[in-house]
Amino acid sequence: MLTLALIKENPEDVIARLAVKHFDGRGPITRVIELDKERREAQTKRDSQAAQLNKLAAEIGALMKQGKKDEAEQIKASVAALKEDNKAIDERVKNAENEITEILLSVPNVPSPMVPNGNGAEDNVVEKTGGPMPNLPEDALPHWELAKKYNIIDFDLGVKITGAGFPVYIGKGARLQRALIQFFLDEAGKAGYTEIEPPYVVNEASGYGTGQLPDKEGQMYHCNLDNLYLIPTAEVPVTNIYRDVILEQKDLPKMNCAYSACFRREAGSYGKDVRGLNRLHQFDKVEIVRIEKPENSYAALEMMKDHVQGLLEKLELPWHILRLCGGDMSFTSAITFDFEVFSAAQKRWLEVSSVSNFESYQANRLKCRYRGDDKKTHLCHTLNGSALALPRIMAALLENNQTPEGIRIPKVLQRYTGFDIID
RNA sequence: GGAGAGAUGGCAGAGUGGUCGAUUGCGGCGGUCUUGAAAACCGUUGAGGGUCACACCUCCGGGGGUUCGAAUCCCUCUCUCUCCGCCA
Repeated sequence: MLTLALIKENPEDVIARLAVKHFDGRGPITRVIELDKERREAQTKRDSQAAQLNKLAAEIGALMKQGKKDEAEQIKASVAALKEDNKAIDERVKNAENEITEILLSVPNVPSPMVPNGNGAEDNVVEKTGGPMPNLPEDALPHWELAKKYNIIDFDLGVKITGAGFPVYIGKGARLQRALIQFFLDEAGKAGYTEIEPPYVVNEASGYGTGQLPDKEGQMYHCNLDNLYLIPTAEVPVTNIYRDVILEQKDLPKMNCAYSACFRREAGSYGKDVRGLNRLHQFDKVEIVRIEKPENSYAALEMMKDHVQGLLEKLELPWHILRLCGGDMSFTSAITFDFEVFSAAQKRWLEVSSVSNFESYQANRLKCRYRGDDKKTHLCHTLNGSALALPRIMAALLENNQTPEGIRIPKVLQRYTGFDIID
C-alpha cells in the first residue's frame, strides 16, 4: 500500500499518476488526508487523557502505600468518567485508522513516470527485440500436437488424475522440464542470487504481505481446513522472508531465486488462451526477488531485465520486451516489463516473464525496512521477475525447433537433458 | 492425534498487580588506554505514533476481559518444547 507520507506530500501528483492506471484517486486520497487529520486530532486528545489517567493511577498507588485509603477512593471515583470518555475517543482513533488502511488497500501503486499511457495490451510499447525468428513450413504443428506425437506431455491424463490445466510430463518431456529448472537456477546462481527452496503453502499473513490478499483471493487455491493458500508464485513465500524485518544497510541488496511449482485457479479463462501449455493451473517457474535501497532499485531493475534477456538469448528463442502501459499493469507494480517469446506454429507471442519494481508499495505492507545512515528506519524497495516460467518456454521450444527428424534441443540445455533431440 | 510445559528487547535470561519499556549478561555502537589490536574501564544501544523540537502515548506471541493500575490475574487463538502414538 501507498505510504501516507507520499500521499500527504503531494496529493495532486499522486492523483495524476494514478490516472495513468485509469484509477480515479481523487475521492480516496482526499478522504485519507481528512481521516489522517481526524486521527491525529483524536489521538492527541486520547494520549493526553491517557497521560492523566496514568498519573492518577500512580497517585492512587502512592496513597494506598501510605494507607490513605479514603483519599485514594476519592480519586478512584473521579477516574471513572474520564475513562469512559477516553474509551470513546479511542474508538474514534481506531475507526479512523481502520478506514485509512481499508482505503489504502484499495488504492493501487502509483505508476512510475516512465510508464506510458494506454488502455490495454495493445498499447504496450515494444522496447527491444532479439533472437532468431524460425522459418517453419506451413504444416508445422502446434506444441499440443507435438506433445502427443512424441508422447512427452499428456493433457488427457492430467484431466483424468486432476482436471484441465494439470498436464502430465512424460519421459523426455519430464526431463526437459527438469533441465530448464536446473538451467534457470544455475544461471540465477551465477548472477549472484541465493537459492531458496520455499514452502508451497502459505498462511494468510503472507498472502496479505505480498498483496495476493485481499484483492486476488479467488485466484489462489485455498486449503479451508487449515486456512492456508497454495502459492501462485514463489514471490509470495520468498518476499515474505522479509516481512517485519529491519535490514542493515550493509546487507542490501538481498537477492534470492527460487524454483517452485505455482498454482493458479485462473477462473474465467477460456478458448485459445488455455490451449495446451498456454495457461495452466499448475506450472513451474524460477523466480528472482530483490530487496533494494530505494536509490538503487531502478538500476537493479535493469540488471534483472538483462538477466532474463540473457536466458532467452541462450535458449535461442525469438523474444521481445514490452514496457507495459498504465492500463495493463498490475495493481501493486510501479513499472513492469513483460518478456514474450514467439511461438512460431501458433504464430503468437507468449508472455514468459514479468519483471517489476514495486518501489515501497509492497514493502510498506510487509514492513520491510532498512536502517539508513541517519540511524532511522526506511522502507526498502522490492522487485521481482520470472526467470523464467516454464510452460510457454516449453511451447516455444517445441514449436520453433521442430524438424522432420524431431525436436532439436538448444545447445545450452543439452548438458542438462542428456539428449539433443526428441524423436 | 493424546498428555504436560512454555512464548519477555539482536541473542541469552530476570521479573508473578503499583515510577517496568522492563534487572543482568552477551552482542552492536562511541570513547579512554595502545604504534596498532586485544584486554580492561566509561558511556550508549528496541519499534511505532506524536511534536518545529521536547513533553507525551502505545507495544512484553495475537485478540478480548478483570482492575484506579497488568509483562504479571482470567478467557481465547496461534506457535514452540517435552513425553506417548503414528509415520516419508
